[in-house]
Amino acid sequence: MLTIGTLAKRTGTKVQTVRYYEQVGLLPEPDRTEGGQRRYGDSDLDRLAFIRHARQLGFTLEAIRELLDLSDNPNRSCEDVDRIAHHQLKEVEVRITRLEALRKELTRMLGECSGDTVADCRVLEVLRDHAACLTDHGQGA
Amino acid sequence: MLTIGTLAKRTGTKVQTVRYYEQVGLLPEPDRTEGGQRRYGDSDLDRLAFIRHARQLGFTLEAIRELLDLSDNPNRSCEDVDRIAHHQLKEVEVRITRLEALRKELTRMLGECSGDTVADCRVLEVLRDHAACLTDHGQGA
DNA sequence: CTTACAAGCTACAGTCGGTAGAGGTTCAAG
DNA sequence: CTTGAACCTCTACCGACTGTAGCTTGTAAG
Repeated sequence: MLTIGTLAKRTGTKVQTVRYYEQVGLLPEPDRTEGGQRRYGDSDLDRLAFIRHARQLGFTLEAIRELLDLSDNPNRSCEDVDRIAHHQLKEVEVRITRLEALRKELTRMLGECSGDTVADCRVLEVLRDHAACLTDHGQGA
Repeated sequence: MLTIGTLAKRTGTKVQTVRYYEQVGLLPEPDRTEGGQRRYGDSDLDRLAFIRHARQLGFTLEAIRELLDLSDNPNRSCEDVDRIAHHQLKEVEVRITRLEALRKELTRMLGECSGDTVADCRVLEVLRDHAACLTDHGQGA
């Protein structure tokens, strides 16, 4: 039987986060000691490791909830798993594209800075005037 | 004199967001009509455009606050502006690196999926077992 | 057996950057 | 004068945690 602290340490999670996952229903309510402290088994460890790994890959908790559901039904087709992972991949690719546009614009801005006073700072100028900006960047970051 | 709606439309901002920027001190408190409605001038338009543009480039509101401060003191050296922009560039680059690792891992995971049942789904397997994962991905997304 | 103290507990507030809604008021056109 | 779109304030909510306050429990040493 593991304490919450041990579980957290083994999965690289904070204790509060473990409790948070329980609160939002990603982890089942564990057994408790007489005094009310949580005690976990190996299945909890596996489940939490799964969650953490999926989080590191950028899946939302909602997606992880779905993946865990699917994982609990081994007979179903893995189509849904594929769909979720593909969706995640697409999201990642969109974000990369967007960030690369930002990198380009920031680099250009910085490259053109004379290093003089704020009055003729190229960076501020670009920020002030969108027309001076080459990138057609959309919304969000 | 512009209404908040007009200001919002011209800068591609939501009305609530304009009020939010005022609340957090990024926009000054504007004049009001007798009835209490906000009325803006061109300087507000410029300032809001600056904010929106910087947001599109991924700057935090805190960084934007600093940039606006610097922008108001044209005699200062633009070193600080440079520093902020460089910091932002670095952040963007870190995020790109990270997302590219994720893309790689997700692609690999998906490429290896047999398309069969959940029981032997490669995607879930990778999520279950970090050792099956090539990428040394850190934390966050 | 007692004491000390790390680690656990609950409950709630805060983070970031907005967004949404309720319920009421004002402005401008017809 | 009436209509109705746009405005107002206030409050709560999103995701995914993180931090704090104030208290209780578990365990190891003396």
